[in-house]
Amino acid sequence: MDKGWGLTLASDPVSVFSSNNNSSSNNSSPVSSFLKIKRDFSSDHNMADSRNVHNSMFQFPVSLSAGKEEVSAAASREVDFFKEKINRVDGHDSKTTTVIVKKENSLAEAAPRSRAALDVNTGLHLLTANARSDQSTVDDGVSCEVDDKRSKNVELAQLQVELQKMNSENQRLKDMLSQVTNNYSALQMHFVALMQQRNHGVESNKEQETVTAKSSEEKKHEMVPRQFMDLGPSAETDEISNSSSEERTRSITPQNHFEVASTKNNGKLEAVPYDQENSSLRDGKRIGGDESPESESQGWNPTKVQKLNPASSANKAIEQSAEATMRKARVSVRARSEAPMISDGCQWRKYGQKMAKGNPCPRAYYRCTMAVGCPVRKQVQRCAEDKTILITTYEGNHNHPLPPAAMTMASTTTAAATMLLSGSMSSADGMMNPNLLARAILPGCSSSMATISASAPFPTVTLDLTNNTNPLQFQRPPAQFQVPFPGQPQNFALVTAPQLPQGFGQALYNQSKFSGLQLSQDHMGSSQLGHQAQSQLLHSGQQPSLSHDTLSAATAAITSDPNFTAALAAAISSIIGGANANTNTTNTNTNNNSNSNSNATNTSNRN
DNA sequence: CGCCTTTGACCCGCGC
DNA sequence: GCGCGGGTCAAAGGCG
Repeated sequence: MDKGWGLTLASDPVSVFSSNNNSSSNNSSPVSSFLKIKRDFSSDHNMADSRNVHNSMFQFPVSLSAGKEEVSAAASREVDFFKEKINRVDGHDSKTTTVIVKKENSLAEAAPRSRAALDVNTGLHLLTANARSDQSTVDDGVSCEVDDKRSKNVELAQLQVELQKMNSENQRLKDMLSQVTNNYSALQMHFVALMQQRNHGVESNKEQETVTAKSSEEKKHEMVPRQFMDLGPSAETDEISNSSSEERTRSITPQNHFEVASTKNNGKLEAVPYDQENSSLRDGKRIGGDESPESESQGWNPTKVQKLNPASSANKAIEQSAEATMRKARVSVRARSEAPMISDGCQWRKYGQKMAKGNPCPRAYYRCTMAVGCPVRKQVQRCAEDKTILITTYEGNHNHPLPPAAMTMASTTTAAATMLLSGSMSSADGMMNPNLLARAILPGCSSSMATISASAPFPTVTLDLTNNTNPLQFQRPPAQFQVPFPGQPQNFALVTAPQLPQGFGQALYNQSKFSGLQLSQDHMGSSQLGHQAQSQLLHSGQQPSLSHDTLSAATAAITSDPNFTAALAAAISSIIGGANANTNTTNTNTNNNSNSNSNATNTSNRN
């Protein structure tokens, strides 16, 4: 308590105040608590101090007044001192003493009489910086003492006023915070709506045959935003129920209802044109045939369950489908690194290595092991053209809390994937409109930072971090769109702005921590471990667990720095450099480095 | 002992 | 249908 009063103000001033307010009257309560704390904390010291002072200063009186008064007033030593002082000065008897005590009580005003009041006064007296000087003035006489007490009372009043001010200030801040949050949500939705509009015309004809054009349009309306923001299940569930119900209302035979709904769900969940759905279904088919759903410790193969139990555990299937979608979207980071693997703050377990065609360097497959069911995987491979370039491709979203160092990277990939999916989803041929995204997201950011590959089997966002240090650009396969890397500015900014400096700086020293930005999802993961329904959060403004300050700070950062992406990339590349150096010297970050080193060298081609 | 890497085998989709 | 390539599994072994 006593410690917290000053410190907790920053952490949770509102709660402190509010709790106090609730407990009693608004004004008095905080003050009283304050006084209480001070009293408790200081009473002993102060009293001891005062005693000491008095003892030292009034040795003579003490020795003289060794009478009964001193003994009778033993309950309150402070009183004794005053009495003695006064007696000594005035030379009166015990009656005078009592009168003086009453006077003190009156000065103390509301404070309970006798000891409490005295304690309060004494405490304040000694707590103030001037206490000692005050004490010294006591020597001069009673009048000084009284003045001091009056001033203390004034201080009390001032404290109360200040507390009131702080309360109101906190309230204002809270309001501002909520405003910022609302604005953020509105912006996000606006962006989604823009994308929707943009792609409606193209997409409408791609709708399923069983659904009318109109319904498909509406469906798209639903889908796009969700896709954009949603990676998780629960929201998906809601959506599905909604859409299915909608379908029912719309001239579709009952039999088709389920069919339509399910197909729609699939399509919706997959949400990515060009075969996101198909590919995931492929996976599901394959794995589903091999394994039982429960046996899936990895839990990242989404469609397996769906395939096996299409009707049952719809939510689960949906979740996993959504996961599949996200997983299919990839974020590739190209960075110059001598290290076998960039350290991104996560723990990875290597589960495979293969020789990829057209590249003498083996491709290593890693799985996130920070949580049991974490679906995130990554592939690490050196660039065939320039082996100093390390290509790390991320898939999926973490479903667990991440260390700060890992958050940046995770959020980067998530943001990019989300952006990618939303873009893919919204275009008929799977190609998002880069211009739209660019404009919508980060106007003015460098176009060479990121590329979006729509030609790849999986939609891939490539962050080329080799540009900073090397003008040579080893671009990805052809048919790429050069796009300013959007990565959902909100997400980016949200975490990035506040975290970037620390995260990146830390990374440089911690060697690893190729940080990225944290999507709400990750945050949420932190708040709710293993919770799959990240989408909900993403959905609703995305930062449920994200602190509002972070949000506002991020917003500020975004608005102030249109080239945020460029800065981010620069930071990342620098981190990678640092990480490389570090990893070369020390393999702190997980297994990976040394292992992958050996892998890279050893590897020969297994296939 | 538990975790991790290694690595051969396997599955799957796709193209021919 | 077959081969290829990408991706994953899982037993075996290593390491701290």
